[in-house]
Amino acid sequence: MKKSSNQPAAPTIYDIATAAGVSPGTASRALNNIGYVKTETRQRVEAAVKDLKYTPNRAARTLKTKKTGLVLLAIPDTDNSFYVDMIKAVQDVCKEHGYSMILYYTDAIPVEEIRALRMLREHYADAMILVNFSFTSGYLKEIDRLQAPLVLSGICKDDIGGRPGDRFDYIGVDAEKGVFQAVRHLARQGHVRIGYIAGPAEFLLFRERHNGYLSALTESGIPYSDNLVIWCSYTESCAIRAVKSFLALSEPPTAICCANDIMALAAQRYIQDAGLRVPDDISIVGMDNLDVTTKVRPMMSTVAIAQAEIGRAAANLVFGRLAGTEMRSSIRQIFEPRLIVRESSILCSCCKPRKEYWTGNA
Amino acid sequence: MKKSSNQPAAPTIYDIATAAGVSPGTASRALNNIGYVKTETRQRVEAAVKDLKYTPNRAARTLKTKKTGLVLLAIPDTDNSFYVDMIKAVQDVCKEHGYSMILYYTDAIPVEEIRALRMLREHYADAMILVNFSFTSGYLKEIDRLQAPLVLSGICKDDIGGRPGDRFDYIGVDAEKGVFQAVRHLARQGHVRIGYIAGPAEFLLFRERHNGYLSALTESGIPYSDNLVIWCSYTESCAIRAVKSFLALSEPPTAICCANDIMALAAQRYIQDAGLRVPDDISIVGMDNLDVTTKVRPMMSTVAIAQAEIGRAAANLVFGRLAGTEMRSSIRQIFEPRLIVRESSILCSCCKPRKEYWTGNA
DNA sequence: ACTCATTGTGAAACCGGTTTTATATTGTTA
DNA sequence: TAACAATATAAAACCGGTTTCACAATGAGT
Repeated sequence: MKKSSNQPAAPTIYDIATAAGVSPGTASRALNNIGYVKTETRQRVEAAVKDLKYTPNRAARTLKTKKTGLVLLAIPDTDNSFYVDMIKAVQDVCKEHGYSMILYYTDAIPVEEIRALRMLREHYADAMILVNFSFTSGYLKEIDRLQAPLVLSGICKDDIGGRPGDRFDYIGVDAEKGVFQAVRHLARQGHVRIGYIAGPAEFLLFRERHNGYLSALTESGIPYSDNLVIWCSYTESCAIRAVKSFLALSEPPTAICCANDIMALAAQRYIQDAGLRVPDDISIVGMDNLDVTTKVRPMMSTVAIAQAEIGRAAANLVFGRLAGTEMRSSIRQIFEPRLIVRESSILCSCCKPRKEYWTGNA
Repeated sequence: MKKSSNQPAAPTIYDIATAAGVSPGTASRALNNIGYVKTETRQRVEAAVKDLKYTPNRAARTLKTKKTGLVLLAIPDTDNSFYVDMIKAVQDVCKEHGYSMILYYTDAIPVEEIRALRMLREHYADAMILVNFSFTSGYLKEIDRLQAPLVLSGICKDDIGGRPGDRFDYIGVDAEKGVFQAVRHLARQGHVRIGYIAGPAEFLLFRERHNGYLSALTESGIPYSDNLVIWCSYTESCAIRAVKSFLALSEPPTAICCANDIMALAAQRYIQDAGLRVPDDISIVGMDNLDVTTKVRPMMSTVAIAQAEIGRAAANLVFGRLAGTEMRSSIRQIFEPRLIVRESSILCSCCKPRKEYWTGNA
């Protein structure tokens, strides 16, 4: 702690000006290297700053310049490590530009996301990156009255709310294609009964991923089977339940694709603890390429989505908007997901991927 | 994105006042429910707000009230999931108080930590929680000129910089006792040759943890052996190197304690991939109770440090200071670490802990 | 009807910077 | 040396709120 009571008030630029024998305006110019200031005057001001331990008041500066030096990053949650790379990337770019970052967890609740948008309107920050799972029409009303750059990330379909692409920038990933790659990979391994643990249908993200499952089946000529798809939450426990119901089928799937790694890892553990082998009895592929996927045995096949790149791209775009150097009307950048085949989905041992355990990378 | 050019300027409270036919002062009082305002007047003002889509300007309010509504949380890094619980806890408490949170990664670099302290001095935020591994004397100079509440967390020994406890609040964990518990546990399992992978000696945190190893040996009557302690970085690769050198000994250790879970997990994988069994051939205990520790087989024994509680306590203390309700001169709160014995360190199979795989808890 | 407390509002000061404007000083050129 | 540009600074306006102060209107009590 630090007592905030009966301390001498922090020095202002007026104190500096008095101490240096100049006017506040001159002191300001001296400190910001703007306009004409005699070298000797500047030195007197700098000496006064050092002497009085002066630091400028952000609010006062912001009030006049209308720049907060803050970027607001709103993300769904932190329960999994899914977002840390993105957070780090955004923070890094912010630092490069001398900016700081406000982090706001929305818990994937629309009300919270709108609250975050309102923070932007109240000039808490100069710009905002909003990562969302869903996309409610309530956004658009809020977005339309924004005065500051906004970059959306996560999920945003073109057809929601009437060409939202015209209203904001979007940097994200092709959710459908990720699952498509994973399921096609399983089909190419010869699997025909491929289970899919789909996650919660209320989030657009998971509906998109489910579409990937469907289109991979179609492409592979595998007929759709209703009891091989299980909608649920996105947690471990519901993955377990899903696997149980798969195993209870007269013809259980020989491969399972999960809509995220958390569920895939839980499924793999449950299958192993039940005495079955992965991938020999059941192959598994996850989604998101969490760090953990290289730390289990067998190492989990999964789909990488370039969180760090997305974060960097979003942040760079934000600063492009702020600087006015990015003139294009609205930018839409979709990163490709990348299938990473590891051990949990390779049947033929002769073609197993090289073990690169210790790099943590595949 | 959102065009910030040629938009109508955001309405100010003057616009509201004009629209409602009152003075700005009255409008302000109406909006903040302060002083006397006729109900009918208030309604007119509220109507004007709605009509003009007014949101107050933070900087202007801050300038006068000297409250930013922001708390600054500075943490070392995000490479591991170690801090997410704490971040979440701090954010939650902030929200309860209508505050937002600035997150600043220091990368455990003193220069960055001091930069964060300076942000506080520039009134970026009303208060700050600083989590650190080390503790440099440079802090104290910076801390002494702070005008705002500061709560330290992480590591802070009494004997650094002359009674720092007088100058700020500290909420943390007993680093030494965590390793002490872990190593004593191993000793009680009958192990005599207990290896210790110590992490980087330049961080006070790891020196403290090393002390725990020493005192556990002493308590257990086990003589210290120089080649059973390896100082290194805190990464996977250096854990591997350490294990290799252990296995190359004429008498390798029968148990290994690691200064963090990242290293413990890497050690366990390496030992398993080398064809040895955990815990049968070598027992392992980690440190920090990362989520992952329940997701590997055998489940990793480790020591939990109550990140969420620490975060909550630190945040609550911050708000106690801000509200002036916390009057004690400087608070020092040390949470006890808690040993969690799982499968990686239990030799006798009859006394294995109940399998609680799916709760993720032990 | 008069006094006094309560209620309600506007005018103006203030927070601490930045920026504009006006003016003074210095230096350069014809 | 006069004219003019470049340099240097002070004074004042401004950003958009909150808060203080003064004063008016209303209501209660005697």
